[in-house]
Amino acid sequence: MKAAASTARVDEIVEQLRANGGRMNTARRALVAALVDAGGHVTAEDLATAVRRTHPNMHMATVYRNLEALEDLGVLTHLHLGHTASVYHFADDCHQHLVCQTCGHVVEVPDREFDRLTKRLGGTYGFHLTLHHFALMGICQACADESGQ
Amino acid sequence: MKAAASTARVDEIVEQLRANGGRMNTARRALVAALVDAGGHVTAEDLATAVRRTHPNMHMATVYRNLEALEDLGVLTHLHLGHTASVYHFADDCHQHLVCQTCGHVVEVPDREFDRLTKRLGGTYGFHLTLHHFALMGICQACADESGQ
DNA sequence: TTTATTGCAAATTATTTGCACATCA
DNA sequence: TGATGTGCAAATAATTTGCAATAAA
Repeated sequence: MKAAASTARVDEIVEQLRANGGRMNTARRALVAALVDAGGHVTAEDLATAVRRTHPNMHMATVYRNLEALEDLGVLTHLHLGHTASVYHFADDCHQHLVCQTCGHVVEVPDREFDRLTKRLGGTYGFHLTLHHFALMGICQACADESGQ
Repeated sequence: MKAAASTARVDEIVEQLRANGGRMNTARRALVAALVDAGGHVTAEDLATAVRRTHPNMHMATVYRNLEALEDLGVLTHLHLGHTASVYHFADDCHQHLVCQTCGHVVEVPDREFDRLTKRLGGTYGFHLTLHHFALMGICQACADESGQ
């Protein structure tokens, strides 16, 4: 069983929407709550499924439009873990994602691991890395071990 | 005007296809020639357009099926420069791609720049990076300068 | 009442797949 | 002849968009 969404966090986000000329309704509140409950790394589809438990008519278009509104507000960002659907998470929870090509396992890595690379690419190529938006691919230890034998 | 495809290279690839039970026909030969002419970093659409100059009925499905055959053969690989269509290039021409989020400019970087990062992620997280398949995003110098003023 | 939001259907983009027909070996 | 390849149409998958109906302020 998932813990009930932190009402405080939900209210905070709702307040931001309202401050920007947005309105509040059950659909939107349910979606924000589902998002807070999930705690990040959810797909639009995941969210729709969660929200539909209490709000069966929630349409994908509505999910996407709300996610977009929250991204515009700077509350959310989305990123790509591979060829499949985007995942959304809170903008203040920033880290890199390493995705195993074989099993799909996601390793989270603090940004600091990329500092040196970022500096080098900036210096040598004048290119300012923006990590986060696409994951880095590779093979996780477990899959490497398995195929290595 | 583009230089005529190196016949030698085309023949070499055709030979590989044939050695693997593949057959040859004008459509396929034209596609391989277009690929060699382009020299890499082409989308399936680009190729279709090029091939249609001499082979107007070339269908996208045929392009994709041929590209797939060439990937299976290890001649080609495809990679993602962003949200848009995949680009294909010869498998023996390996390097990293940095894509500017603002202008789309692509900077090519030798793999060696990533050696240290690869080693660190391997050691610390047991994750074996496979670069190449997805580009790294960021901002190029020109766009940084422009927005910086 | 005015403007934002929803729900539904239809459009989009990049690929993929089923199928009958054509064709290379 | 027989397996492979082609062209076309239809199917996917993840989003996006137009629009009329609905509801928040």
